[in-house]
Amino acid sequence: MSGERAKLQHLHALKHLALLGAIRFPVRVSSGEFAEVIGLSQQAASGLLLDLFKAGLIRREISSRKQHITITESGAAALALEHADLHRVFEGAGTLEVRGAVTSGLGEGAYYMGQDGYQAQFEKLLGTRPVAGTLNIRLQGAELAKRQVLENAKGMEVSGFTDGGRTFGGAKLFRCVIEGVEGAVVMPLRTHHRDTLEVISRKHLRRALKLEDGAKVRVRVQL
Amino acid sequence: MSGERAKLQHLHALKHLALLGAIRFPVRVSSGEFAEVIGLSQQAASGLLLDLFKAGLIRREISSRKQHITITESGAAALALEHADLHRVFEGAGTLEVRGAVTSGLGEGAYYMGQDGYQAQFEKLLGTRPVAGTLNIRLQGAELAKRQVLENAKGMEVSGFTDGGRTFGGAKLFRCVIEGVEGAVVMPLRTHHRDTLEVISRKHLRRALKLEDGAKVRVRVQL
DNA sequence: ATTACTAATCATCGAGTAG
DNA sequence: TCTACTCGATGATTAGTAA
Repeated sequence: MSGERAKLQHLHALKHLALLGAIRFPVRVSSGEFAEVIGLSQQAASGLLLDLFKAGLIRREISSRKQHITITESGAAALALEHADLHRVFEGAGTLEVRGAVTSGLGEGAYYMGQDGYQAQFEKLLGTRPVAGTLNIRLQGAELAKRQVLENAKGMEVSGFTDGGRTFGGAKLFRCVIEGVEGAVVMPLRTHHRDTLEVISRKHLRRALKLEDGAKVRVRVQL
Repeated sequence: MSGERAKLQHLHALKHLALLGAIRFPVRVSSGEFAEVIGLSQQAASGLLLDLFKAGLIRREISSRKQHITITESGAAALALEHADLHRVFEGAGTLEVRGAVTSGLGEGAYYMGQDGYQAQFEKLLGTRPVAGTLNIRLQGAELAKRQVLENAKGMEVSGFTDGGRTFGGAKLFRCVIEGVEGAVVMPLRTHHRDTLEVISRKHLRRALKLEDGAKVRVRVQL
């Protein structure tokens, strides 16, 4: 029931689950109901849901009655990729709008971004020297999927380096506009913060935009 | 090679052709090249392109050498529908941004829209009485596909009527914002102008926005 | 009610090859 | 070279049915 050819159907099924709301909250659907939605038999729909589960694209809470389905992060990412493709087709070269809430980092951002090894590269790539420190934006739900689009996209490359025995990893940079202010999204190649977006800028964003923790912001990222 | 199940593959193939630019201009691709793009054999790709052609989704100019492919209006519409679905998933309840150029109608707009049978309904649905007359916007290329999305969408219904032996057809209404001004898109149920969008508003748009023929405008339509 | 197994059916794919 | 046919293999879909 799985294979290379089924990927399209997986995406199609995910799309319909997403339209039912399964990205944001668990959705109660029987295999029979779902079968009608995607135009297959109950048996095929059941198998399809099994496939999606095995592929890690959905979560199921299944009782003897109907089942509750949620789309996983990797499922949402697959959909977001598809969305990005179609967006490119219709809206021209891509920008991606991500929404999230300002959050406090651990203060480590300033230390890392302040390193000359990074600053020199930023200046070369962006034309200006950003202030040391990053504005951290916490992403939730469907917005998380957009971050994955960035992970898959090619950005401006920032190389890693070592300084005084300490190693500093590589990163990718995407130009962005955050609440009308130009800046750049920094995506470390290795990070544990898969739910936050780090933004640097020539201005001190938190001060310039008067942002407090929890403030909602929009970031338009250029791909 | 055709059937109900192949629709997904058709869409997938159309997407890749669109990414190659085939919505806007003819693209030169051999079946072998296309095979690599979509991950199939040359034979399957050839059959797929035949399918798309038979289904009226693409146009082909085929010589003994490679072929030139363009996506048809109905092909673009299929993609736009898919895009609208995914847009709804990620950006919440739908708005659709359409771009086009201001064009002169035949002056008939003012006559039709001025009819009391229409004006009364507009006032009820929109809360205000729009000025008699419509701003016509000519659509091209990928934007045409978006109009088809509107044709398939449910809008506010305006009924037809007769007055003095003359019949006036029904229409659909979508709220919209055009260059920052609130208005509504009028979609006559029967029209020959499949490439123009008609916008009404409480203000005289052409005057208020200082629009001359050919001016590019953006319309954000609420679905 | 449900989910999901098995067997039979049928569509789709790739290889070979003709035009 | 290219497109696109036929055919055998593969794999997905359905019906019947168990749990």
